[in-house]
Amino acid sequence: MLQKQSTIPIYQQIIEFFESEISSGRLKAGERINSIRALALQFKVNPNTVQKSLNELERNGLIFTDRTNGKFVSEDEKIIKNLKEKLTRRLGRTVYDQAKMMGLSFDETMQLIKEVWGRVEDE
Amino acid sequence: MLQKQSTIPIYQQIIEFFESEISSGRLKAGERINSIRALALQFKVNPNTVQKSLNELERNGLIFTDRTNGKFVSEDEKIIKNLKEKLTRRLGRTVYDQAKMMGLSFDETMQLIKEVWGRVEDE
DNA sequence: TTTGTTGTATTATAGTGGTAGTTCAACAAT
DNA sequence: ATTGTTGAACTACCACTATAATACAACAAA
Repeated sequence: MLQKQSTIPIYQQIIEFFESEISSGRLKAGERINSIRALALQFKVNPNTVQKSLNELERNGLIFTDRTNGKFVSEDEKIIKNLKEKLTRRLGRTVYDQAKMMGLSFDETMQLIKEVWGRVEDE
Repeated sequence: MLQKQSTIPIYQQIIEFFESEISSGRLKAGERINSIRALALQFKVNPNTVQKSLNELERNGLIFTDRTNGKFVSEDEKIIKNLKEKLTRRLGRTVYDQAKMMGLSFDETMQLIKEVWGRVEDE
């Protein structure tokens, strides 16, 4: 799941993991998140690293804490909707910027996407 | 150009910059690259950081050094072609993985790409 | 009451990224 | 011969990331 040798900090990867889990609906509003210690075991990282990630998610309103009980996904649907829009915009921007950098036209980019889906969905 | 507060190391961003310059043909085979000190001024970073990036590009065969004269883009067209294919595959993979993570379907992804191009090209 | 689980906090340590500053060798141009 | 430019190498320093190892408070369940 996490790439430990990546230049992207692990705590950042964990944040992005939960953002996509929440954005995609795999983690639903109000749902309990595994404990910090349990997540540390799952991810094979230090509990402190997980704690740092969850703290930032909480600062952004995506999760909240019930002391001695655990952490939970926010029940504010507006926040989740905003998150989804933010991630979608970011993906669009990334594709556009990367394609431009590499000198790919709109048509070439569309063709690339089609090919990738075709190739992968066949497996 | 470079994002200094990004989690992606500056030396890595410089590598990716030159990879797209070469891949897109903006930097042509055999063309001379600005000196380390000049690039450090352009990018507003330390010469050591530029040197680290160019060293890695040289290890990968994309550039070569003419001591006391400067560094040059490789003249091996096959290497450049391989680079272009590598970057294209990587972009395709990134889009696919990100879309899947966010729960976007093929059609939704295609629609997103269309919208981004439509929005940006209007500016 | 005791045990276990929860989040929270602290200290110490190691590795990496980046900057700053300097030095050296090779070569061209003057 | 002197000057300037090139890549290369080195030390020192600081910030950030991550781990390791604890410790503590709050609460539930036995």
